[in-house]
Amino acid sequence: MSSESKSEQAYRLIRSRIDSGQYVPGYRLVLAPIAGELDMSVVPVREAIRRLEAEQLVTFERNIGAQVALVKETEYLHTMQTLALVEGAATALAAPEVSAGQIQRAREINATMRETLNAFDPQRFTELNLEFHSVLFESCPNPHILDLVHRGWNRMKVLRNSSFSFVPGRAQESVDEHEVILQMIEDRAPASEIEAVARAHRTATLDAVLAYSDEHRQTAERESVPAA
Amino acid sequence: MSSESKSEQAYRLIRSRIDSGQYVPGYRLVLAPIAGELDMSVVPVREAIRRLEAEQLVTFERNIGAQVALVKETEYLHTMQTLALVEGAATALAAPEVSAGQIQRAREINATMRETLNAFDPQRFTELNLEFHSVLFESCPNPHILDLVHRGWNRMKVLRNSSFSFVPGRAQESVDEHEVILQMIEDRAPASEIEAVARAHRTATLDAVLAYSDEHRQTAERESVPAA
DNA sequence: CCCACACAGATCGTATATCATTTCAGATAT
DNA sequence: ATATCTGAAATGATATACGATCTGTGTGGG
Repeated sequence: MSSESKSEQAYRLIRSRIDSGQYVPGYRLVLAPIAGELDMSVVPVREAIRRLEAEQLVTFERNIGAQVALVKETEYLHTMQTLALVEGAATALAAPEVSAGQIQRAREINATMRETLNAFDPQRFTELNLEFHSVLFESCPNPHILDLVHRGWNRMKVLRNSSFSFVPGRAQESVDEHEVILQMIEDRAPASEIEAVARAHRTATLDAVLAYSDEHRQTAERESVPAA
Repeated sequence: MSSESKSEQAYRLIRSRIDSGQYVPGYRLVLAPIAGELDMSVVPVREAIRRLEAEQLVTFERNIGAQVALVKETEYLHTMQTLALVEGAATALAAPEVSAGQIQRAREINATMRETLNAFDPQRFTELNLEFHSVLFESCPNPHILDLVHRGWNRMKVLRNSSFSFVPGRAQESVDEHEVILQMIEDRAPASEIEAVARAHRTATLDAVLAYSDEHRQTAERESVPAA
């Protein structure tokens, strides 16, 4: 029959809609309509929402329901900080396992990113950025840390779409830093150094976004959605 | 009525049984009996199990069911490594927020631990150890990282009870290192240094356990439960 | 004019029932 | 004797139904 369970279907649908921004932060996820749309009962939808809750993509209150997680600036900061931590560690742990072919592939992606710089296509740039880093951290031998990296990136997808914009100046720097990281991995630099650089790479993005958003405080509110 | 939902009750019951070792790794969690025992239907139990799955305390296969997660030595290594990472970061981030009173409290706990050394009560020592570190990382301003620390410790509880024993020699070193960490926090040492020391403190425990388990390979198998 | 209470609608929480899948035992054939 | 097939029992997955809880609104009294 169907290769996947209904809970899984529901999860994927809701998830994709959150990722795509169709369900904006604060959107109330009501069981019945979603179940109706997928032509199933509310039970699998419930499970899907609980899963999303565990991943912190939605918040849930008893007898009230679920809504897509609201995103404050501090939330963005915390998520980025966490991602910097786990991705830095994952990249360092993966470094010894990364093959010459993978480095080659990462270089190609980075080259494409460099080309994209002029086109100013933030969406595409972000995709490539994930691809690039994926090549570097997917070899991480610690599945727990790798899982945390994935969760962090997933969370970032939502945050990005919701309110935090792309910082123009940062892209160029980012591409340059990528090359530095690649070089260190090739040179088999000590894990602690790779970790530090990889973490700083992400922290720098965080700082850039915060600085940028400070400058444009008048246009973008601190919270994407009012608290109540 | 009841202050908590049935899913919550089921979650707590199963969780406590896993923590206490009543449900050993590999134990099959069958819905119906658990539901019967708690005098509820299987639906809330399902949700509870899905939650435990998200926390990686149980593994789940479709149409097969759930069982308490099996623990291999590599699993222990990965969990410890992850905990070292996030706890180190949490401790460093929390350090500036830690008050003199909290340091005082931590010192007292550490003193108690020192007393416990002679009594050889691993259970109690582990409890105090968690208490000590809790004081240091609970002030972490980043809730995501703090959450990861909690998850890591919860996971450790299970692993500890299941198959990995206490390493006698390590305890003494551990208390000494605690004092070093306290001193650094008091001195407002740079975050990066505190992070490094806190991480090394946990990594050292990991190494000690691995070395110990290598020595005693003949008595303790690598996997606590056969794969199939 | 404002506040409190009550009622109604919406929504979640759980139980029960039915369907689907897996597993295992026993039988049968090679 | 072993391998394979078959069917029944166990178990999970989902649907439906009902009860519980919350939220908002309107009405009555102060």
